[in-house]
Amino acid sequence: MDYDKLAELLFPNITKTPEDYEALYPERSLPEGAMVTRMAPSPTGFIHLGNLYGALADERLAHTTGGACFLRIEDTDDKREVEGAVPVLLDTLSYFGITFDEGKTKDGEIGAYGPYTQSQRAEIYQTMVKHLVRQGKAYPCFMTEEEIEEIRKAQAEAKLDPGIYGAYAKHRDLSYEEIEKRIQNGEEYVIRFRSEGDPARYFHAVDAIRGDISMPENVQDVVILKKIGLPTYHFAHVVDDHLMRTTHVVRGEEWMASVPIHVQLFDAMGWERPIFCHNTVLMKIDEETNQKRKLSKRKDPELSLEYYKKLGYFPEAVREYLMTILNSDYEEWRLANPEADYRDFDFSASKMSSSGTLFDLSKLNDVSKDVLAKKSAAQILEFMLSWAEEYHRDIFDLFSANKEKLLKIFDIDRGGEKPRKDLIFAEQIFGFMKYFFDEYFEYQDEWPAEVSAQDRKEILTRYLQGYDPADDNSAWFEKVRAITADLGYAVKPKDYKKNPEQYKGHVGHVSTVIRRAVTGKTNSPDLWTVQQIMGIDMVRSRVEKAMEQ
RNA sequence: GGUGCCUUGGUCAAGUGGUCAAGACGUUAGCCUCUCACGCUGAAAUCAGGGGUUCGACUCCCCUAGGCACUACCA
Repeated sequence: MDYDKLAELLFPNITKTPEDYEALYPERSLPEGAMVTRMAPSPTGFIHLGNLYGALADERLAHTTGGACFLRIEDTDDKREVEGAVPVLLDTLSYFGITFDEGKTKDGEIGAYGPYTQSQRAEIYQTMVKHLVRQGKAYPCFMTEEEIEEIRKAQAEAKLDPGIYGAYAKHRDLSYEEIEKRIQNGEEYVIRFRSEGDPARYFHAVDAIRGDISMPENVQDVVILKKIGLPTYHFAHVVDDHLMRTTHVVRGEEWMASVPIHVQLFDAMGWERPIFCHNTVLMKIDEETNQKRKLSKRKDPELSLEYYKKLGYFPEAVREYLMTILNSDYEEWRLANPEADYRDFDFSASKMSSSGTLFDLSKLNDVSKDVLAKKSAAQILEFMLSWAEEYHRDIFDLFSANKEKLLKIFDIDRGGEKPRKDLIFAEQIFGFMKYFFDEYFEYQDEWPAEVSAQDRKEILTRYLQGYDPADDNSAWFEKVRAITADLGYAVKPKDYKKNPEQYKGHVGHVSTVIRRAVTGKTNSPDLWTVQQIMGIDMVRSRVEKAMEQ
């Protein structure tokens, strides 16, 4: 067989050679140890937590080593592509703080290793495939889907490995004339790699997360170029990551099983293999089966990044959480360096986990509380405003008209040594403080059981008579104490606990009555401060309203 | 079925032959306290199972079990 002739028959229009592209995309001049990473999503319109998890790893690895991180769009599958998915992807990633040095951006494409969209790289792939054909390492295959299906069935029955390999690779050794004839007949074909792999032989590859990985060589004659003239993932990955000079391929562990194919392809092209970084899939406990399982986009709304945006999680909180599961010692580092920029953390692939990580919402919430506790009232307000603008127009209008008041509300117990940690995400925050606004006020809790209805009215009546917004915190509380004692309740809770039979209840119960009247809830931040912010009119009307109950 | 990866408390995990097996979340008992939150002091809870190697194994080897992934002209 004259492979040169075959190559010309198959790719008459390809005139470039691999060397041309080598020259066009020279090796990067980067400092020693610098990593070049990439995020390579398909534009399916769905970006999830796992994508962000990987993207953050890519970004950190590149930027802590002085390297580069780029975004490549893997759109070789025309069936899966969703219109407008790329801008959404870019927006979402930048919302969560991920930016790229190269590749697709809002303002078009940047970087010297483009195009960064695979559908625009057809000529490059075809040049490489032609090169393989010329060397006898790839060949056209005319098998129809039906034929392949039959082979698969037969293999299943005989309990053999499925796929096109060995004797099943029927078109592996077609003659030139046969190929020419079929093409002239208009038969469609794909290009398969001619595997010389031996499953008895094992190869070794480097995985920065898992260490040395060793697997049997690939025997399958995998498709490298599809009927439509675009490559499969396998070939596109090899060509792109070589030409874009990627040093570290960070991807999900579902790719590990294809490493034999990739290694074979890199070797066949005579290219150096990148270092792989196979990270774990995010899992959750299934409510029905109580078993660990992969987070699914159909069943689990919390997999979607949109879910967190909508609930109003601070992007920084999501990032902090992801960092804690990405590098096992991040949490301790953060504890020791509460104010440090996360970029100062010494991120490394070897500290990434190789076992499945369970997504833990309560941990996310805890991390979020810590993040928000460090924010200023102004920052909280700003975020709430942008969240409401997108998701809750009514709240946005309310907040826009009450900025001064909101700043005071968000400032309660903020700053200082022991800030409150009860703010988690926007929706929760709103529910937490909406009683400050009559439009959203509601009684969320019941009256304390320890206080009779009669006493309750007495407490509220006296409270209203005595209430003076000019009182300072201690003067105000002295009045509450006076009512407490008058009505036969213990002024000190400890006294009540020691001799419960001597009292009806204690000052806590009495103030809970007032708190519930004013806020609709049995717990809240310091009541005196709350009332200072509300103003006398609101306090008065709330207490009056409560007395009617 | 085959191939590969993974396996320390409920969860995330440190650990690399000798530790009373870190820490965090969660749970929980208290303290502080007008409620809540914060903070503080405690508690319960882990090396999947079985064989080796070794004076000694969470750490090394083998087997078993379980979980996960892949097994497309999808990525």
